[in-house]
Amino acid sequence: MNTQPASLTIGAVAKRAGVPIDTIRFYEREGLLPEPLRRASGYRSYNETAVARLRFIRRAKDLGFSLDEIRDLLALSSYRRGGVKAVRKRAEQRLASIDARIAELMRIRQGLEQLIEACPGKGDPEHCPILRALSDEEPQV
Amino acid sequence: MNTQPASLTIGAVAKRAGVPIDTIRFYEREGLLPEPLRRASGYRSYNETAVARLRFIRRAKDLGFSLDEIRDLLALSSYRRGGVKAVRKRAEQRLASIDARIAELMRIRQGLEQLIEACPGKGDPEHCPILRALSDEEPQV
DNA sequence: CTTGACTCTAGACCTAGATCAAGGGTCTAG
DNA sequence: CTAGACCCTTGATCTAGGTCTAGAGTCAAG
Repeated sequence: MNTQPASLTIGAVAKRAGVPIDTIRFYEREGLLPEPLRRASGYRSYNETAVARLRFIRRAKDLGFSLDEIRDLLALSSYRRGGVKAVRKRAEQRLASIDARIAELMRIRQGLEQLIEACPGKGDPEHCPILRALSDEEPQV
Repeated sequence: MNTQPASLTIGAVAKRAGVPIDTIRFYEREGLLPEPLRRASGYRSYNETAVARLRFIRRAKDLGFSLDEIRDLLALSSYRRGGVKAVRKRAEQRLASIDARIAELMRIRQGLEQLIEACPGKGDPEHCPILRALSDEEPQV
């Protein structure tokens, strides 16, 4: 509803986007945000678009995208037609890597749980299955 | 079966434990491995205990323990009686944090999957639910 | 004895994603 | 005009867990 190119300072943008000032400058260096206009004094001068972009970055980060991947998404999303397919593909890849990570954690969880179940929680370290499993003299090679 | 204190070079230990040489020296600096004996030449001189300890570290790492936690486990495991309870507690804490991480990933997965399902994979970026969700003009505050 | 593989130390460098400090200029309310 | 808040740049620092380099010394086979 509000699209006039108001002039926001970096502090105002930070507050609106919920991101620290340092992080905004960091994203600019990293190419995630375009270089903003400057006032005569050298102050960065932003509009609402920058705020939206920062929110986009924050949400993508929450979904587990790396900054590299986000840079990629941002580029794709501006292809206007044609980018959508690629964006969906990135999302699918992200989903697959999340699934892989979950599976890995489940496997680890499984091993750990078995050890805990087998451990009496007292007695000699020699008989503690957790310590024994970790030490495991002769591993399969 | 083989417990004589043979004198192993760092390279031999590295090979037997499946760990890079640099990493062994790094663990020594970090207090995960005791300082080994030295030959007259200054070469580190190890026995099988060091190999076992490195394997312990490797397995614990595979279970998702941080080096800090492993340092802790190693200290506990040598308490001989009494440490076992604490070891089990650490394992339970580890399990809980793995569960938390899995739950978080499931939540993220869920959000991502919904977006993908809603995305036709073509058309205008304006209508791509993935991009729309990431941009989401007015977030709940 | 020579050669090549191995080891030593100190310290720099790497990823990812920021975060902070120093030293200085700018803006605005009063 | 001044005080305090805000902004600028450059470059250092942090976490975690290593990895690599340079330059020098050592070991063992032939």
